[in-house]
Amino acid sequence: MTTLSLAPKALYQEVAESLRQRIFNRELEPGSWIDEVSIAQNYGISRTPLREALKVLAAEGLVTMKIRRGAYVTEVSDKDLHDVYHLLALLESDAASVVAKNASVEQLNNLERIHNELNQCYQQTPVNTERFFQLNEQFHLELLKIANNKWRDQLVADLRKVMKLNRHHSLLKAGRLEQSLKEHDALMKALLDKAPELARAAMQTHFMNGLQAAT
Amino acid sequence: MTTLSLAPKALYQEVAESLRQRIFNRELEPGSWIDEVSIAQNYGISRTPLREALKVLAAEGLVTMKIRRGAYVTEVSDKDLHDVYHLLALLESDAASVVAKNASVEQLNNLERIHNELNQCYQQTPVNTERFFQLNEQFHLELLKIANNKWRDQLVADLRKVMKLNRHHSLLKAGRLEQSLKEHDALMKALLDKAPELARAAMQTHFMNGLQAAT
DNA sequence: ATTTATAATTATTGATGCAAAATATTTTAA
DNA sequence: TTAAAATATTTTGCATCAATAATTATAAAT
Repeated sequence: MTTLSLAPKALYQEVAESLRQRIFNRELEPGSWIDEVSIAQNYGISRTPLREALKVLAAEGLVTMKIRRGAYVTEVSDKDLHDVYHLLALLESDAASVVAKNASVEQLNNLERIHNELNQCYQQTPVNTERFFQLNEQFHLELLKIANNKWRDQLVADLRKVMKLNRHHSLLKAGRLEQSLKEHDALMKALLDKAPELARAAMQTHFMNGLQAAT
Repeated sequence: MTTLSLAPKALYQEVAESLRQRIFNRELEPGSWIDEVSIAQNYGISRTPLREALKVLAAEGLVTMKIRRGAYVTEVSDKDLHDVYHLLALLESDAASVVAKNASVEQLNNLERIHNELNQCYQQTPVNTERFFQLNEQFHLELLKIANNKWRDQLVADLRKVMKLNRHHSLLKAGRLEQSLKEHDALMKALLDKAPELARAAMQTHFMNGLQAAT
């Protein structure tokens, strides 16, 4: 008998992921000090891998290391939220233009499939918001994947983590779901028309409306 | 008597900075394995802070962690170089447009001062390329500072580090210095005219020509 | 009573040690 | 001679331990 381990992760990575969730869930509040000893005990591990995990989170911007004072959960101001959103809009709208320019028919079909699922999900009553969220994220991820720039993917992933530090979730606002779908429609159309600048503008609009709804 | 320590850094940060330089200098070659024990001995420290430093460098993209196999210096392909350059162009040209839109007269004066120094530096014979490099970077940093988005600053800083992994230095190509100055001229003019889209386009051109010279 | 200095406690930072896993080497068998 | 298996070595990953810096508490003095 062999031990099944398809994705063997180092302990510090598991811990980093767990801490991320606890930060997003506000179990660890922004601005609060992270007690290494108590958390290590909590997980039943030593402080060494925990400290390595904290270095990773610090590089992602989720925690802030203070010299000789340990780690603190990063506080995100309204300006930070705005600035990060601005960058996400910039990076993803550029991705949209790249996709409009270069994507194959097959790739566009894949994207459209997710887009259709998203529409179908919205038709259901009541709307499965959990699934809607998932599909929405999947759409954006697929677009990035087609744009084919792993460095951008990394930047976007990090920025999205910072966004999640904020409790505002724009898609939950009343009417935002439908509005969001319409924006996706416009984007999808621009992509299929292979119109880079239209696609860029559509994605930009999508994000700016999202920010509007979030603040 | 008090001990003077204006910038007290943790050991892992010092080590990270030192390793960065060794990587940029090709003392540690791309693709090569990083021997923790030998380097720790070399520095006269334990492996603990070294491992934390490696986690930081991994988050920056300079090294790649392989599970149960340690750290390797990241290899940057031609496509990587191209992709990273594309993102730098995108982020900095957006910064240029923001500056054109929002900068105060005083901020623009500061930027123009550096721009003039850069021009003067080029007039000297022989040209002090070291100083030219410095002033050039200073110009870009000042622009980012005025654009006032610390998250973008962080992204740009990380991407620039990755760029430095590559040995191509576009400014060293024959005729590139003069060309580069002309592009700065055009950019500066657009900024003073408060023309966001012109400024964006000028910066975009500046980067695309830089990439041309680098490859 | 308030401020300063000193002592004690607490927490971070760095070093050392050990076990598990992966790689390299040697031995054995076909 | 070559291939496979067993052994030895190397190296990572995690835990424990020690020391250094910082904060709080306490005491003394003005």
